[in-house]
Amino acid sequence: MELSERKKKILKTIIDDYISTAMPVGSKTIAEHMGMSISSATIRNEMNELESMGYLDQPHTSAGRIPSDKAFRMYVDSLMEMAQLTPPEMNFACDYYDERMVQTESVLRAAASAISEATDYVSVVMAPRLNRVTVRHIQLVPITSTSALVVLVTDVGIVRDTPVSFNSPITADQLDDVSKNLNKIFAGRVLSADDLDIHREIMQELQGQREIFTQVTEILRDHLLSADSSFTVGGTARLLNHPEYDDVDKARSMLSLLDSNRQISSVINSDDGMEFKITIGSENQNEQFKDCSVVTATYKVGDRSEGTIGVIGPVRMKYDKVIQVLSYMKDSLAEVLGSSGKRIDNNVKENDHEQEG
Amino acid sequence: MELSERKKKILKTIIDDYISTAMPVGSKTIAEHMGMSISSATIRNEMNELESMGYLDQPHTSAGRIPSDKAFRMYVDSLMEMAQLTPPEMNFACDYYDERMVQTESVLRAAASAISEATDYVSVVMAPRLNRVTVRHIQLVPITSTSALVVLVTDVGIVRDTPVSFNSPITADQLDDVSKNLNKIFAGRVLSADDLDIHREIMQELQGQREIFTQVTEILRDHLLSADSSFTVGGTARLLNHPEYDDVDKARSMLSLLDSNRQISSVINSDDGMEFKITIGSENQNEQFKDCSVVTATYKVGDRSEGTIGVIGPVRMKYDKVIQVLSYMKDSLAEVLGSSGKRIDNNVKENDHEQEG
DNA sequence: GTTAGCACTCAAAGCCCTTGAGTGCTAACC
DNA sequence: GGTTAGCACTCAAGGGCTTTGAGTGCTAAC
Repeated sequence: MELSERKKKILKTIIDDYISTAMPVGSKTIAEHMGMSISSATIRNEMNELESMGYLDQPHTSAGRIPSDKAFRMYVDSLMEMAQLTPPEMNFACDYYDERMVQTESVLRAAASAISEATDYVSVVMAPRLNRVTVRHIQLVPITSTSALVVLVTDVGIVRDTPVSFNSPITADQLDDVSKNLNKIFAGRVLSADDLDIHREIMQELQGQREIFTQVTEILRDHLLSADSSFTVGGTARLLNHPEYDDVDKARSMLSLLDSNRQISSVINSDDGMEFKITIGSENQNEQFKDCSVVTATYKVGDRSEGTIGVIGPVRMKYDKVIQVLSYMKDSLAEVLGSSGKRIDNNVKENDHEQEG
Repeated sequence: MELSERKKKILKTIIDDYISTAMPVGSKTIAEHMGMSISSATIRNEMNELESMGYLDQPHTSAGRIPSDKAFRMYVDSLMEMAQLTPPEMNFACDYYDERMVQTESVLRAAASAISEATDYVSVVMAPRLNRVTVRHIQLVPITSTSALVVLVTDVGIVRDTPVSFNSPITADQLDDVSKNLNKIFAGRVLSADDLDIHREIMQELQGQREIFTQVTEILRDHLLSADSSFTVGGTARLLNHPEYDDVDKARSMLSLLDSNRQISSVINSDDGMEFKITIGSENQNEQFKDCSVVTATYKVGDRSEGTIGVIGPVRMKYDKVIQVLSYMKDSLAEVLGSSGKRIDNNVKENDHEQEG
């Protein structure tokens, strides 16, 4: 059933008020906020209907009304007004990046801090999934005589380190040889599970390096198949800035929930590549987050690799602000993580030709 | 003035009780805990004297006594009994390390989690300072045509990545050459500020690579001079497990304090290489931590590189348990971070000879 | 359909009293 | 002289009671 315009306006006023005060909203307050064009008695009648329709809850008889999850759903779907961030506000992220951040992990941490700072909610930033990206460079760096660091650089500028260890000692020169061979095979190739199988045949031609090759292939496979890729959680302390967590027990259980990676990834993982995804309270599959809302956005690095950023907060969330910030941050992340990749696009192609010819 | 044995025993009983209950301790409770060998009235007399000597505080007339910072100082200095961790307890750290942790940062994060889990306090783990360690390997890995990753591996097995960017484009082959030259010069050398100046002369002989050499030298310098090295804070959520932070305002201010790296390093940085350092409440220079105690321990990686681990908690802290855990963790860290280095000691020497001959 | 008026509800806050843990003091005891 | 029992005193915490006031639903009039 469609709501009348007036009901919508009242509902929006209630939600706006509740979002900013966290207190049940009474009919008189609404009348004032709506410019006294209608009396509080009329609003009471309307609220009564809104309550029976499931949009409002009443904590107790003599309290005002609280918007239900259903009301928030309608709010974000159609009532909410979106504004753009003003230019000064858009600088919030700049303070967090510094010139040394080539490694993905530091960028992600910086992004998490920036999002938390800007929204005052807990932020989650997932690393970009290495899907259909091109390997630009692979280098094995010796750590000990039987272990090395596999440094993987993609065309979108993402750097990943992974250690490997070997059964028998290997010298630095040997590793260098292996690196060269690895580059011949993988550089310029698209990372996908199928490709790795094809290259496995090539490996068999190589004498004595098969063990290492297999291991490196496994690492690449891990990286590109890691659906539950690593993520960074920021600003957990900000939980206490919201009256929902004035109760220490609630705060404690929420904080320890946020300490558990498994719990968080169950809430964040959105396979569908929607630009924004808003999950409100009871809509969360995970029972423990039923008092929370989760807003996530998908960012792209170089048109192929995708990652997720998001915010976890109370249902009474400043959805408009959060979406603005996430919207700005996903572009910002795409730029910071992807810029290096774009800059060398030509260069990569040249290398491809050299290696393929 | 020296305390009588009985006063010491009473004081110890009070502190032990207060540590476990967080409640003011009354004379009757103490009499029970001491086996009723003396009456509560006698204990009251003794407590009265202890209070006038500054070892006890009384929140209000009709409450029990609370040990002062001075009392805790005496407690950790002479009253406290130290027990060893039982073998099952010593396994707590093992669950946190996994075989892939060659990179220092992941090890430190794991250590922070382990310490927090074992002590139920907030933990701080500082990266080992690269002081007087030997460079085992330097590798430049191309990221873009004008930037690269400097991967530094030391003889104690510590790996550090730092990005550099160049003014003019450089090919992968050129970077490989530079890496080889860097290794010729630095591999096997001790990292110290003086040495870097000496090597600067050598660099001048090298044509065309001077810019890169200068930058890498600067990075090495940064790493070895970084007194305020990076650190990891873990288990901040555990703050709320202690009644000291039942007040949300206190919890909030403490949590945001722990979010500030600058504040934490002001409390943790201990230049003196003491094995353990305990700072109790008002002994903290930083006014904001005057209600906290900080226990730090110094761990060594390969007999040269030193790092710091520590715990931040309420003054009413289980100092014995904390010291046990830190003691175990510093050995554990030394082992995990240093094992790879030891394993290849011979190998390193061989390389040295090759490169020096 | 809207509004004013009124009776009703109920959490929150203030107040008072009781309770009980704990103290200090004193006088008796060993 | 140190130790102890006894007793008066203190005061935070908690229970119960009342007041307050924000907010509602209903009804009758506009």
